[in-house]
Amino acid sequence: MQNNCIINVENSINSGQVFLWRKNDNNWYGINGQDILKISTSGSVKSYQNVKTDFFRKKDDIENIIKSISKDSTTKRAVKQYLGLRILEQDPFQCLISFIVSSNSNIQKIKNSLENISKKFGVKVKFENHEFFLFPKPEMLAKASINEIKSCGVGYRARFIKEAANIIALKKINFENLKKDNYKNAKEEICTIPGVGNKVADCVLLFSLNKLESFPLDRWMIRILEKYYSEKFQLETKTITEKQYNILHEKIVNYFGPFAGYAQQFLFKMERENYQKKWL
DNA sequence: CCAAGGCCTGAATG
DNA sequence: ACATTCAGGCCTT
Repeated sequence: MQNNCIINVENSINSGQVFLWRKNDNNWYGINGQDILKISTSGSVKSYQNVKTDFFRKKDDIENIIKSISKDSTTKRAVKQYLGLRILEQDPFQCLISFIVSSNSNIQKIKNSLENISKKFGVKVKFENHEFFLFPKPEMLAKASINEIKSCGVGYRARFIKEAANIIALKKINFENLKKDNYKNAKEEICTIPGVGNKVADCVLLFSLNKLESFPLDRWMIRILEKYYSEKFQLETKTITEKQYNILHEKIVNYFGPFAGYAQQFLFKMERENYQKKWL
């Protein structure tokens, strides 16, 4: 057991993967679908529903992964600086809605919107003397009106949320199947959901569907690539079109390997911290 | 296939 | 104060 294996809860939660988390008395509490997770200072996980989860992906051979993604001085620095940062495995439906909401937004506002959605449509429960609202089930959001959803502050994304919820509620797309499927097929399917483009799809695949080669390319990652990897991944066009996104992703996986998503997470965390961006 | 513009909202910036 | 910009994109033209 080397210190590579120690999980840094704080850094993992504060890395733009999850939004419905808060700290009470030194414990982190987070909504994960129909469950609530409590992470104590020691890092032990307690589930409200008594469900076994691998929220911190202990199944991953993290030492091997870190070795695999440490291709250059930049990744090595990020990994060293934020050792203990993990990809989290979260509830897929909540993850999907979270990143639909995230588009053209920022962490503060995403958090607010999602809290509003939970309060309005989720079930209120008590856990260890604290009050929580579970994340609404797909059926609940599917039958809600656009205006009700809009009242949560999500603006034009409201119709995306409703339609996405409907697709999941009707089981037109089944997350368990996507988990078993390969990256390319799963992505193709999830991109048919309104409000889901390349970036949102990659977030959902990486953070909830076990696809560690997905590498979400948002404004920040593009900035990072231009800053540290301009020679390796030169961009052909000004805007990232779908074709360019795919070409870039292929180059990235060729370079960082099958766990490229972890590289993305370390780089993202490092750069956001450099710019002193606020988290939860 | 690519570029440009619009879109809700509210915190940050000038 | 008040206007304008901008933020972890997506969709349509």
